[in-house]
Amino acid sequence: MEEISFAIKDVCKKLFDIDVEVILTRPDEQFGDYATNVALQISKQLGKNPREIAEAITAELSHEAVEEVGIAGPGFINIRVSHKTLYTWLQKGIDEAPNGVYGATKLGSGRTVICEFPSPNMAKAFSVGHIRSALQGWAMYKLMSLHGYKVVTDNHVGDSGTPFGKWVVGFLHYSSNEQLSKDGINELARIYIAITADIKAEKEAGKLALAEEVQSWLQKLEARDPEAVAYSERFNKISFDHMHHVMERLGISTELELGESYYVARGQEMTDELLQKGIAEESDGAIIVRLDEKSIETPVMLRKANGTSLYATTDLATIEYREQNFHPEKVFIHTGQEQAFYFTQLNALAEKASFNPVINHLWHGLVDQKTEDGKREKMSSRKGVVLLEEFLNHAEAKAAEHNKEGSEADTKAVALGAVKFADFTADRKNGVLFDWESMFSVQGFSGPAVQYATVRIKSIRSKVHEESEDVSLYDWQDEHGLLLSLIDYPKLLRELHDSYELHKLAAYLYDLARSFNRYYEEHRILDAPEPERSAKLWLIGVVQTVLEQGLDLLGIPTPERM
RNA sequence: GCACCCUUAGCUCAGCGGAUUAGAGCGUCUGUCUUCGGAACAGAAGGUCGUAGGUUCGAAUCCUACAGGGUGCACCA
Repeated sequence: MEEISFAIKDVCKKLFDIDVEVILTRPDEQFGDYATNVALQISKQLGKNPREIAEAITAELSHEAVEEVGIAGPGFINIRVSHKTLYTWLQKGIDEAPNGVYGATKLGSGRTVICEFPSPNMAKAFSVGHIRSALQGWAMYKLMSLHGYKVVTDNHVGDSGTPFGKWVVGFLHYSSNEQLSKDGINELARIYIAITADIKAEKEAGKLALAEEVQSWLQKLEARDPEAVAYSERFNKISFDHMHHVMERLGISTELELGESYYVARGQEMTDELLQKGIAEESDGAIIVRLDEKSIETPVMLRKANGTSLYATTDLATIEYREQNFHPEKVFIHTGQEQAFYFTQLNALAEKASFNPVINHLWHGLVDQKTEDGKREKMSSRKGVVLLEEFLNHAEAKAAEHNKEGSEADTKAVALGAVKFADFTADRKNGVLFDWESMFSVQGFSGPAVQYATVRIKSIRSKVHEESEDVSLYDWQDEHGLLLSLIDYPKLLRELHDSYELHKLAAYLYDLARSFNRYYEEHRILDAPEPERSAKLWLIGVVQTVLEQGLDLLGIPTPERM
């Protein structure tokens, strides 16, 4: 493919003495396999009619891969490539792939990035609101690994700060040892919702008693008061066990799990250091760093007036820890969009503290739900969230309804396919609509639709036992479209390396699955004469590989049967 | 008030290095069909791409203004 770009580039140089980058796009099928608009691009500086330029270029262009060339509209150059050339390109792409993984690159060799996910707040219930950072983060980890990076995964759990204080106060006021032992994580979630609501009500009434009690427990914890530490460890244990359980069901894990509490002490030290250097300053009893010179009006706060730490305090220490231990080129952090401003502050703070501002905050839209009257609104913990566990149970029940042939493991794979794929069907920045009706779709643009295509291919290939024959004489006419799609795969992964737009992978996979289904309707495979049969089996094998790998990048397993 | 994100078919969304007739899925309607796995395939209906300007040979795509929705703007995370 690149060879054609270069050939056209050379022609432009030769005819017009002009250097242009020739980009080949994939036009509508009827126009050709590849197209370029160079003639339109350069027509202005040449002062010539673009069609004339296009004609001159096509007259001069000769390359063995170009079978047919045409000019359309105002001056597009459309190119058709022979079937066999496409086969050669695909075969070459596969043969030259690093570690034998088609689409992989070595872009990241010798380089390190950190992927931070799912980083839930341990005091809140692990709800569907957390699923996005978990899924997006895992996919980024997979993608960057495929490009040869050393990827450090870190679950930066929220196990410190104000929520901890809320937990203790909530427990003392509304709960008991018996209830906590009995209901575990659900009791903790209930406590947190209750105390949060009461603090809000109290504030509206102009009082602060509960809020102050919360802060005093927080102070005790940071001072390592034994009673406070005991509470913290007890609650954390319950919450951590639950989180690990859910992560296991989701099929994700992280190498590190250094929560905020790990960084509190060092963060406080660093705050003092910044104070001494004059970078931080006191304001209304709190310690802040002004970011005006970075065009950020709101200062970032490192210590509250009561002496306790904040998010920024622990995050600053986290930045130091990571720089010292891993020297990451980038740190990908997945949270909801509400934290977008904070992370611009944090990068600015990092620079002022002489660290590299390496954080790439890949924020996502929030999870909405439908109200009873069909309106769309934010899912809030006040009105009750949907627990991730409950969500997964529901997905599995739906998958089981459709599963006629597969095992229990296959049912789980399909459930994950539905749930995870749905998170990649639109741009990450869009909100997603949580809807019990449509979220577990197994039809149309969905994970199970892609899984189904791979399962069909597996089934066909499992019936073949003989060695494949030499396919060098095959013409590849029927496979033209599939070959083009498969050749696009490495280009797509290369693009995602820079854009992080994982929804494009989901779209690609679905499109490939559709193409395969159409192909499968029209052409017999097992009954075909040789060498056609071997050729077709090889090709659907490549389709299967790409589909399975692509799904794996999105964290989706492929069932054996379904 | 300021900043960021968003507004495309009834619904959920692609498309935005400007370019040939704006695409999917769901839903609706109609076909294929005793299948190398029908969780399939083919087709129909459905859109003046929020509004108004601007740049251009050409704008859903770029620029400006406005309207509507979301998010954020120091002692929360």
